[in-house]
Amino acid sequence: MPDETLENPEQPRARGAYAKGIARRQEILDRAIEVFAERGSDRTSLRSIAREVGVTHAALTHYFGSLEELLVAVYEESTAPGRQPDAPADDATPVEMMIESARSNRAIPGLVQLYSTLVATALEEGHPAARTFATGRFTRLRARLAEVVRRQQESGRIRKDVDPDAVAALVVAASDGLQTQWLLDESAPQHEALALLDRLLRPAL
Amino acid sequence: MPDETLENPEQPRARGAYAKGIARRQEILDRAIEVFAERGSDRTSLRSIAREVGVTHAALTHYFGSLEELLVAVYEESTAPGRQPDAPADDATPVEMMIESARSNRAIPGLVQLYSTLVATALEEGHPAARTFATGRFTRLRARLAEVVRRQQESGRIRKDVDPDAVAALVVAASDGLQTQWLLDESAPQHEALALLDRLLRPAL
DNA sequence: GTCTATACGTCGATAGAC
DNA sequence: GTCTATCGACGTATAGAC
Repeated sequence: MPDETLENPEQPRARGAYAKGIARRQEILDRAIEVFAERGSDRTSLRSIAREVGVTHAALTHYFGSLEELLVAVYEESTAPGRQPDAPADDATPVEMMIESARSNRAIPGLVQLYSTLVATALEEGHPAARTFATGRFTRLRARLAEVVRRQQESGRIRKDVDPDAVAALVVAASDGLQTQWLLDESAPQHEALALLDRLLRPAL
Repeated sequence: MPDETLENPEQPRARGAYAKGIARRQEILDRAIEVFAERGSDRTSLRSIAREVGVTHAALTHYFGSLEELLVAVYEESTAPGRQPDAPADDATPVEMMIESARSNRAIPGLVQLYSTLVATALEEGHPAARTFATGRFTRLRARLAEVVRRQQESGRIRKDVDPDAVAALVVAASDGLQTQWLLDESAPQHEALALLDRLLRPAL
């Protein structure tokens, strides 16, 4: 859900008085994404982002409501389909999909850091924007992966004696957790562990 | 490393002028743990913690140096051996150990929240206390679990064709990630996914 | 050594001018 | 639609009372 205030991107709502505002919002978002990708979530205050973008911090709250909503918007926009460099192959296993994702994430540590911050914030009370983002992402990701698991159990690429929902949750958890370990210590066997999980999920010989 | 300023707990350094300060520090820590366990990491400011404990916020920095170091001390003290309700069985598999840990964590969501915050903070630059805590915890935990894996591969409880270090990283990652998913959404199959991982790691029939 | 009082700069949010 | 001004709260630092 890149932007829930735009109800339907099909009918271009950007017209008249709205056009400039929406364009400006997008402009700010694009600039903020660059800042985050290169510098991570240090200097993450409304004021320092505003400084980089070239507006006052009050302008940011005008467009985004709060810092938290700005952060969510930055993350979602930067991972929106179309901005991702390469779509995963259609026959990739769930773990292979996450391996590819981990590989491309290494180029943009700042966004992974932002993701981690958002999830941690979502666990606290009184942060509805972050919570909505995090629960929505996990729910959708698990559902999508579980569907892939079911399909690949049919085609024999994944063993049939495992619960697709449990596999989906496990793969997401392993992927996130290993990403964290690797960011803290590059000697953590991120790829080896993911490859291991992939192998364990394939049918026994 | 609960307190690196105390070089050796064997020779009781708490004497004379030090005794009161150490006792007071412990008192503050104990009270802070209660606050976190019940209320989570909301109200986490130096000032609000000080209010609960009954001192000024400057007293906290006197004992702990900074907010970050206080948070680390709270988490480490609250998970110190002896404060844990029950030691894991000696013959438990790594995943079973994490299952037991997850079970007991459900009683103290605030501390899990604190852990998550600390790890997220550690990923940012310029937070040495959190980074030291997080890297230390992951390194030690992985080493400990890898050792268990090796032992249990010998005794036939874990399949021999997996790399102990990769297994350790995978189990830690899955455990952390599933904990997060469950905190955000209790319908996430935390236990099922851990049980699945446990089964996958056992020798094929 | 223990702890309070106080001050500094920054923060997110908001009100109101233009 | 964007600014300036202002608010209360924050983490940190320091001086000095005891």
